[in-house]
Amino acid sequence: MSVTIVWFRQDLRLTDNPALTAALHTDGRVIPLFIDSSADPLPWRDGAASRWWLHHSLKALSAELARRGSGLVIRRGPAERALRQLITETKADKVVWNRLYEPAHIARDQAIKREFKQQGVAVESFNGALLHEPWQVLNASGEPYRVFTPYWKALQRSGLEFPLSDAAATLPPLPDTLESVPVAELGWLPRMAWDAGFRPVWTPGEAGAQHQLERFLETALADYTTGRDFPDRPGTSRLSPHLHFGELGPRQIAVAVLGRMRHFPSECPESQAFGYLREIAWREFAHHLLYHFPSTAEQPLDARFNDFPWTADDGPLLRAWQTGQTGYPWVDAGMRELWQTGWMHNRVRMAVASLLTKNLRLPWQHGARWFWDTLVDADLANNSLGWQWSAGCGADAAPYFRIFNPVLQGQRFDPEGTYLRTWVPELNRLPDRYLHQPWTAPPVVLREAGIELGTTYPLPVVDLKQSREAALAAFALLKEAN
DNA sequence: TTTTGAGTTGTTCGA
DNA sequence: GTCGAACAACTCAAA
Repeated sequence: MSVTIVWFRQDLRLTDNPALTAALHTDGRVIPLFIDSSADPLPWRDGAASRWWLHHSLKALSAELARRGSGLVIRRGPAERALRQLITETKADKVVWNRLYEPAHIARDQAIKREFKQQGVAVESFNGALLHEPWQVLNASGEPYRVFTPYWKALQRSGLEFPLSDAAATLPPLPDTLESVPVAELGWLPRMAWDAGFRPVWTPGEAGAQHQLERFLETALADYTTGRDFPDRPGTSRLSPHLHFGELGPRQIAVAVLGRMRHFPSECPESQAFGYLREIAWREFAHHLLYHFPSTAEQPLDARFNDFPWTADDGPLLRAWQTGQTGYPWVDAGMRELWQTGWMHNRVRMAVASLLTKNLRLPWQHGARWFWDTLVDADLANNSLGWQWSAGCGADAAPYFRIFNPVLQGQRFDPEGTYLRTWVPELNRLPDRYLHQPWTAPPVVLREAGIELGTTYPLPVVDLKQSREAALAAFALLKEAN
């Protein structure tokens, strides 16, 4: 009888999981495996928020597998050693997995594949994370795309819909002698209870992902292109962490969204369906870029930026930004939302990134590292693209003169201050007109609101106008030098 | 090969 | 208050 190991990584779901589906077609034993491979020498190990998510997602996956007659074997790495061990124990003749796209993961997985194949163990990998593989979408010259819009057009031409496979109702039982590390022993939960704000807003795991998708389709998709800009509304999908851990795949999303568009055209106009799928395409584009330009997690794609005059390392400014104490309420609200919930609304991410890279002129890598550790949706491809786009040094980057003004953005996208008051409660009693710029409020208004600037809430750490001009000058310098 | 059109998300200034 | 232009060229993609 054949024995197939299904190595779960960022594909923590049973529905439309190509590797699992392939294993179940062998009609032999199937051993679902997860490896804590933090012993592998990989850069970009899961940050604290990601580990929190992973803990809960693994518990969910494990329970779901058990409910279907199987279970999840959890081992500690290095991955190759753990796999080899399990192959020996179970006499497995095949290992399957869904592919990862971080450069270091690709290298590791290829080495493992080579090694096992030499030893006569079949290895097969699948696409469970993307609509199309990064090497499949190329321009007419056979080169990767560097601009989003033509990429998006090419993606639509290639097709957004694929047949999905259902989750198996039952799975073959696990041999009962297999050892497994309990999830709790992996030590991924925080020792201090900083996750109090995470628990009410997230449900890691496949069921949570499906639930969130349905909620999004029913409540937000119809008005997506407008609603997604207002952080106090549930206008975005909030599927990013589910997507990162593969509790839901983009193909499932495309089928669901296009299906809804066809069946309920009045509730889901084409403009809204494609407006959302376009964002899924951004995720796809990010993976495309990281695959073809693997150094972009660390280095600017635009080499001119190697000479950009960033501000000399400034601990206090960076810390003010990280802790939401910049004195710009819109930015501080975002940074605190991030710290408390592991997530930040996209509209606000752009503003905090703009302040860090343009006004404070701190290297975008500082921001990328902070996001990496604090976001539950931390994803190397998306994070790298986002930060390089914001800093202006990436593919299809924001024009250098696009410098967000946190006051204007706040007034435009949170005019009544609902979002702001949630995350910066010390400004609660300030009238709306001063909320996004408390330093302009007359002293008597501040006093009545119980605010003492510099004490109960910081004064701005940087002057917007001056720092904007300095940033533009720095860009001019860059242009001159090249 | 050459040419042409276009490029996520903004701000400021002056009329 | 509203509106259009300026902010820079440059590279990418495709005809």
